[in-house]
Order: sequence, then structure tokens, then C-alpha cells
Amino acid sequence: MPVTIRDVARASGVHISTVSRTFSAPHLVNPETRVRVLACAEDLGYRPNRAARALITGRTHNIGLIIADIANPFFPPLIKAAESQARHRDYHVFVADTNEDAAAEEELVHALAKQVDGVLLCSPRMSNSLIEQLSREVPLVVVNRQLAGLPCVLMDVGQGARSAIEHLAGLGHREIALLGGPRGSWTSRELRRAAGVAARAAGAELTVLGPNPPTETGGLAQAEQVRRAGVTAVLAYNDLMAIGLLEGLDALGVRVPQEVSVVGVDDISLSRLTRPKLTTVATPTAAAGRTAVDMLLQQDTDFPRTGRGGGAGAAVGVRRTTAQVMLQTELVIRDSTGPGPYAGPERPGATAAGPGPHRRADPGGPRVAAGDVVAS
Amino acid sequence: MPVTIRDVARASGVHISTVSRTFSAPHLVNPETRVRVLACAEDLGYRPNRAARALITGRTHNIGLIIADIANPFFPPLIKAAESQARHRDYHVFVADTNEDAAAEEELVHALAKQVDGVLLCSPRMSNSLIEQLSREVPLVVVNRQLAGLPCVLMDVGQGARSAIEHLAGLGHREIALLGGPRGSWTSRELRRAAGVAARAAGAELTVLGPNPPTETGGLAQAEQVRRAGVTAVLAYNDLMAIGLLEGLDALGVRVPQEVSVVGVDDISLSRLTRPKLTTVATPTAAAGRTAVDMLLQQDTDFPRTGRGGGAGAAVGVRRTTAQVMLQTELVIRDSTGPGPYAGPERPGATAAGPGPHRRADPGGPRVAAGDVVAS
DNA sequence: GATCTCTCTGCAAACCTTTGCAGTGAAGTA
DNA sequence: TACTTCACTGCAAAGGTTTGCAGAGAGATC
Repeated sequence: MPVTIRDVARASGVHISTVSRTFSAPHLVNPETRVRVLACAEDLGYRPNRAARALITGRTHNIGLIIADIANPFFPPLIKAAESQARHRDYHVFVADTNEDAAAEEELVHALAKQVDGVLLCSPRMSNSLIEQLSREVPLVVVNRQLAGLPCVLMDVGQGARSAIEHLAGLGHREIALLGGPRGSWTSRELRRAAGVAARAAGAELTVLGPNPPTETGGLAQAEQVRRAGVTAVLAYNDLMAIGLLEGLDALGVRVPQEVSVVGVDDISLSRLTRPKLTTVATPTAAAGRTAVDMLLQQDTDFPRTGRGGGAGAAVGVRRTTAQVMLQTELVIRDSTGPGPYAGPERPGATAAGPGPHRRADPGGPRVAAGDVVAS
Repeated sequence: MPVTIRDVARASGVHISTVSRTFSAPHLVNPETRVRVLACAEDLGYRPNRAARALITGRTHNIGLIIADIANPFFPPLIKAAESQARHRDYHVFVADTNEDAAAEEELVHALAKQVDGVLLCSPRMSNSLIEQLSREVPLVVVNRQLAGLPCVLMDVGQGARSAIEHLAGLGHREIALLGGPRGSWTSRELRRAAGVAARAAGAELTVLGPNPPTETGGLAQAEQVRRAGVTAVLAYNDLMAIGLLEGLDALGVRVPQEVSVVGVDDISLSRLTRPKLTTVATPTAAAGRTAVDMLLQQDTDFPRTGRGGGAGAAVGVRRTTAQVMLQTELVIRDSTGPGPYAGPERPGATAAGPGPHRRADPGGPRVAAGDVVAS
């Protein structure tokens, strides 16, 4: 039933190799023949079988996308952008969810290896050495993890943390807490390092709380600790935790931002919808997805795998690009940060922050909801 | 470089067909040989090439998942569940995003058809007849659309709408608005139909506003209309629109639920995080994903495609299961609904709703945030 | 001891496509 | 006219796997 190259060849009176060439090397076939073949193919609804093609060319025109948790709102924009970019380049995308499980990641890379031209590892939980090892099996691009010798797409959360701390210090906060992320997260380490430096420079003290699961629950569970720590501002590993913290503080009767200021990281769409709206370090997730796909595909055209042609040249040494891209982040100031105990005489909210990139969001809307200000 | 069945055969001193059988028909090979082959395979890190296998068996062990918009928070839980279920059954999942574009849907089905054993169409925007036609090319399961002769997974939004209207009427609302979804949405039509019937039965009047884009912006844009319509309660097509409406009403100084009650549909995770927390009709998205995958795979084992074996039996008539599954919805009462102008003497919030399934959410937490109640 | 049965294994074709090589005929050159 | 060049096309092998068929032994039955 499914129409093959043979059917097209029969219908247009040529050999199958001519049909093949019509699609994969059109300049080698007579224009007249070409239009005839194309017409027949169109008529019959022929589409080349990519699996059969992959068998001989060694390129599947598929890529794999391995995600720690699809339901985490950080990832969908990345997936969407990556898929879109891949499809523009005529690639299809396998998506797999690991449930934050390192073992599942490894198994998935193995399972997918033969079926794809490369794999995107997003916020992996595996060890560096394992990733290194897997990269010998299939081309890898890593998102949100720095790894010597491998192509990586990173977001400059260090700069983001600095902006956030400077923003808070500028508002008059001197006791700041950092809600750490999951153990083994590169982002969490980086955040902690940069925030530490920035706090010291601003004459503020940084208390680290964690590690924590990178979820709403993780943030909520730390509300009590935050209050007990006596800090007036908190930088959370991500928005989800920041939002959980918002909830937890609300339940404890701690007002945000009057008593405690909260800053998140990621700028997921949700963060515009909480009350108060969340001040956060925006990470360019969509750009990261696009960039990662580009790097993967570039690597693949530079150093093709298997296939009949590449056998001799590829040789033993596994060459590859190891470009590392660092994407800019940006502090988005909304309503969850306000003046602290050491605030100057400036109008609250208009306080200048440090020199980092930041912008005030949603200038048109109602900045501070009435309900938040007069709450019990 | 990549290890093939031939390498394993050589290493274990048997013919490739024996290796093949070791994996695909173990009972046909001598236990001793089997363990030897398996050991060699393990040693060499052999994994059968699924593309090559697909070429001859006609089954790819892949499925396609076509999604209107991955970034819409309704879908990720569905994707996650579907992917997980598929992988349990040893299937890999292509995910593709159509940007709500019908033409992209069609193109994707064609492009994927040869590479998958079936496709899940989630909230498709195509016409029924086109879907019908495409289903002759590749097995299809449709989610969120009822289509005679095709397997469908539906959520009982009709029941949900009824529960919501009865809940609102029970609270003393008589003037209710329905914020419609996008044109051509089965869910939207169903919602409207059921809400109309329920409103009539409850002696309430229903005003339909729309169609609207199924986004936060779509809801926000209708805030003015809602106020002008003079209704005291609104049922929105989905949570995203309800949340947008919440924002819009807040900007207009209309208090929720004191002046207007709002009910959403879907129970996306976001709806627990807004202020006030959203009352909503929970749809079982994860279950829908799992069920749809099961139906697709079931259909595929019942009526296999192509392949050497099935040629004679399959014949001309395209037989298939056409099971249609309707999943239950549930009204989740949170804080965005309150007593209306015709409320009885009951304690607000404890008002009994109609006989539909519903539950009061988050019994432990602070039910109504202080800030909401005393807001300006 | 001959025959049959049964279990296991090897052989080779098939799936659909790509691609190096060789062949064909026409046009161009001497 | 004879020869070369060139554009196009056909042939057949290859890629990794599955599977119907047949062959090889071993054990059982008479």
C-alpha cells in the first residue's frame, strides 16, 4: 500500500536511481525527466522513506531532546523553539522526559543514539564523566552545564545573580538569602558563586539555604527557614521556587515586598501572574533552544558520522567543535522587590540598581495591586 | 564504528539470523547459545538498529505527537504522560508543534507518516474531513475532538460546564457569561451547549462572549465586555483566559469574587497560584495522554500495517477500532467564586452546588488570602 | 537399525533507498 | 569521418535487519 520509489519509477518510465536523484541530486537529471518524475511523485503522494535513506547515508535527519521534566514550565519554551528550528532545517525531534533521573538519561541516550544525528541534553543530572563518555557514542550538545571539550549552551546566570544582588543592595537590603537548587546543578553552583561575590562587594551578607528540589514545593518548604534567618531579601534558584516561597510567606503572614523581597530566576510566563508579580532574572530559553539545535546541526555537517563517504576521512580521532555559547540574562523588575531597612531617601521602586542589564517591566499596568499593600 | 548484528554474530560464532532471533524470538534459540550471544552483545554494546528493523517489519516503534502549542500550559502534562506511557511500551515519541496552524498539522502528518506507527492529534485545528482523509494514511487518535469512525479521547467538559453553572447558581448567581474559545474548537462548542442547558435549568441567563483566542490575552481583552454585560459570574473556555480575565478585572478595579465570580477550565498548575486561586473544571490531561497512547498502540497491534506477514489478511477494507473514550472532569472549588446577589442565608463558601462531581481544594491551606478580602 | 520427530541453526531473499561505475547517444572537434 | 567530450541514465551493491525454508543432528519409537 505505501508508495515507494519503485512505484514512481514505473509510473514515469525511468529507473529508480533516476527517481532517487530527482530528489537528492536534481542537477544530475534532465529537466524534462525531472518534471515528469516530480509530477508522478506528486500524483502518487510519494515521500522518500527516511529510514531507508538513513540506512545508507548514515544520517537520520532526526535529533533527540532529553528533558529533565517537561512539566517544569522552564522547558516548554525551549522545546518549542528547538523543535521549530529543527523542523526549519528539515529535522524531526524525539522528545523524552527523564523525570530528573540520571539513569534514565543514560538509557535514553543509548536508546536514541542509532536513531538520531545528535542529542540535546537539557539541564542533565548525569556526571560530567558519563556525559563525556556518551558523547563518543553520539554527538551531544549540552544546555545549562559547562563541560570542557563539549559544545555547551549556557545562560549567564552569574551576571543575572550579580544584577539581582545589586538591585537588592541598591534597595537597602543587607541580609540576603539564596535558595539553592538541586545538588549537582551547574546553574545553582554558578548562582551561588556570583551571588557571593556580588554580596561581598555590596557589603551585604549572604545566607545559603539548600540544596532544594527546584519546584514550588521546594520553595514553600523554605518559607519558615527564611523567616527564621532574619533576612529581608531572597534570591531563589528559579521562579517556581520563588513562587512557592511567596505562597509560604503569605501563609506565615509575611508581606512581600514590604517585609521580604523576593527575586526569582527564569522569567517563566507564570511570574507575571502571581501577586505580587515576580521580579526575576530572565533567561533566554527560546534562544537557548534555537542555538543548541544550530550547534548540533553545524557539528553534524562539519564532521559527518558513518555513511559510505566519510569512512576514510573520519579516522580514529574524534574531532568536533567545542564552541561554548553564553547567552545574556536580564533582570526584570516587577513587584516582589521593594525598599529594605537601609533604603535611602529615594522613591521606592525607582531605586537605581547596579550597572547590570535590567529593565522595569509592564510600565503600563497597575504596578502594585492594592490588595497586596493593605493585606493584614 | 557502530556495532551491528554482524559483529555480534562473529564474536559469538553464530549466524546473524541466530543473533536476530536471540532478540526478537528468544524461544527459538538454544538457551546456551542465547546467553552466549547476549553476553557478546552486552560486551560490544550492541543495540538493534530500529530503522533497519522497521524497514522489514513495517513497524517503527515510534509515534508522533502533534500539538497545537507546546507553550500552552495545558499540553505539557499531556505530553509528559504520553511520552512516559509510550516509552514503557518501548516506543519513542516525535513531538511537533503546529503553532495552532491547520496547514502545518497536515504537512506534519504527511512528513511523519512513514516514520511512525501512529499519530496523536491533540486539539487539532484541521477540518473533520481532512482528518478523516489523513487517517487513511496513518493510524490516528484524536484528543479533544469527536469524530465519527475515529478513535477519540474526550474530556467531559459538558459535565464540567454543568457542575460549574450549578455551582454558580447555587451561590446565587443568575446572570452568567461564557467566554468562548477559538472558532472550530469542539470543546468550546460542547461547553456552550452544556452551559446553556444547565443555565436554563437553573433559571439563570447565559451571555456568550466570543469566540476568543484561548490565551491570557484573549481573557484580558474581554474584561471590559464582562463588566459592561452586567454579569456576576463568568465561565471561561480555559484557565489561561480566566487568568487573563482576573488580571483585566483587577485593572478595572472589579473585585473577584466579591463582585464577579470566575470559573476556568483545565486546572493547569498555574491556577493554584493566582490570587485569588482559581475555581476551575479539572480536566484529566495526563490520563488523556496515557489513554490516547494506549488506544493508538492497541489499534496498531490489532490491525498491523504493511510488513511481510500482514499482507494477505489486511486486504482492502480499512478496518480499525473506533473506540471513543470520555474522561470524567471535576469541579475544583477555590477562591475565585463566591456568593452572588441571590445568595441564600448559607455561610459563603460552604454553599452546596449541584449534584455534579466536585471537591473543595486545598482544605489545609489558607482558603481566602487576607489580601483579597480587604482589597480596596 | 531404520524411520520419524523435534529442536536448533544457517541460507538467502526482502525491505527502500543511495551511489560509484559504466554505458548510451548526441554534440563538438579535428 | 573518426574521435573526444559531455549530459544523462541504468545497473548493481550496499546498508542492518527479519523470516520462510531447508538442513543437520539428536533423541525416540518400533
